[in-house]
Amino acid sequence: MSTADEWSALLATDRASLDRGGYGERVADVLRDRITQGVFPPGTRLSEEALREALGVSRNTLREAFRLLAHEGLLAHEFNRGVFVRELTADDVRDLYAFRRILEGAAIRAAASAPAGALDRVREAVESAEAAARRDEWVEVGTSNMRFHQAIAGLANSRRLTESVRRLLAELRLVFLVMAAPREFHEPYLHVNREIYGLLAMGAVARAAAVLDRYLDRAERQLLDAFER
Amino acid sequence: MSTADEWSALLATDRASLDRGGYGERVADVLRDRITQGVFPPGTRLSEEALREALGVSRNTLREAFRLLAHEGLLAHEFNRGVFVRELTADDVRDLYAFRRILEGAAIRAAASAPAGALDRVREAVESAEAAARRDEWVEVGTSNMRFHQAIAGLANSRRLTESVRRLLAELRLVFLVMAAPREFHEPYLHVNREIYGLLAMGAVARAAAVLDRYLDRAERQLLDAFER
DNA sequence: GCATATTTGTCCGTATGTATA
DNA sequence: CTATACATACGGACAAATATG
Repeated sequence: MSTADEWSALLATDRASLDRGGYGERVADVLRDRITQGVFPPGTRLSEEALREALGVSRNTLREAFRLLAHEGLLAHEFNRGVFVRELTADDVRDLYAFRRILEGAAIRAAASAPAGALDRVREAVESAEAAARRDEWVEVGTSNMRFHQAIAGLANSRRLTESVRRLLAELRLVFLVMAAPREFHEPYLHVNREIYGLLAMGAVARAAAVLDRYLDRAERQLLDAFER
Repeated sequence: MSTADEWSALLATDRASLDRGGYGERVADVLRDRITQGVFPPGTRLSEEALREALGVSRNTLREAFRLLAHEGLLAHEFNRGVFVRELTADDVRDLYAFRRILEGAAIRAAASAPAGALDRVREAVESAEAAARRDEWVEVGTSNMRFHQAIAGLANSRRLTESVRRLLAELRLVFLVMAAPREFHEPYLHVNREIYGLLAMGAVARAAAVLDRYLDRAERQLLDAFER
């Protein structure tokens, strides 16, 4: 994969979605989609010249997009060598889940003093995941599951905590690419998420936090097992 | 302040320090120093043209430095208007301290399973702050105090938690600029930091965490008081 | 409200240095 | 070691948005 034409095919997109903010952000949006969909697998080197031609933007604009995605942890920038789709290790998985326990745990324990409507977004995420499951759209289930955990983070009512969780979940999408069977991975959590919401709705914060902890332990173990192979 | 000459005077620096990494990072280092020293106070607009000439770099390189500092939260980028030194509000102070309680609290409670040498770095930060105080260098005391809290974060042995605290403390430096008297602000914490280290060294993790919490409450209140005026 | 000047956003050509086959 | 490919950085250009009178 080296010519601009070959890259073009992978980047075909509706230009309609490219109409807000600076060019850099729009280009980053396109690349982010391709990366989280696995079109550019971890380790892939993103050639400036080929992508520039394929996307029809200048190097400056493309480099801005690279910088945005590098900041999100999706790309790794190696000086004088180029930009690569980030490859996460088993240690990264352990670190991500240790951090998730801290952040999501703190957020859910603050549920009693959550801002109005924050719990509604948790419920909406649960319902949207269940709806996607009924339609057999398991990638969409995964996306809704991310929304669920983002909503949990929102209970803390802290802009910086919410943003940290957002970045954390973005990195996790790189890890999920190793899971070959999205249905088997995501399906069991539909019920767990519903249970956590139910406990929160009745004010059983401590029990909800305990269920969340068990969920994180289990997901981490599953991912580490997948990394073994 | 509009001509390049006027900016040049504020940017005078030893070029010797400008010899690692990409140009963008070196330019960012210079600007970061000036911002945290208060040379460019919050709200200042950083003109591309003036800075480009003063620093002797191209616009592309300067814009790269802007992006790096915007990621760190030190600059705010307003589309088609330019970049400004970030102005933090009282709400930001509350959010920063709420987040500090979560992150530093989680880190200090993990002190029992901290990696080898992590506690030594806490002690080193305490001692370096005390040494700076004996020399009456109160800005340096503030820097060492940051090192102390960074070392506390290191007890958690999580790359991502450490990085989050690093960014959090960088933003806090913008807030500290409102404190007119650095000595009165930093001096009381010398003893508190020594006390926290002592408790950690004897394994009294819970008590150390409690002292840290009281420290954070007090610092937050002081800063919010300063914001009132 | 309008016209002008300034500044940013974007693109391009080119020179230089660095990594790799 | 040489050659090639590529990233870094510069400077100029023009369009678009903003600020200024």
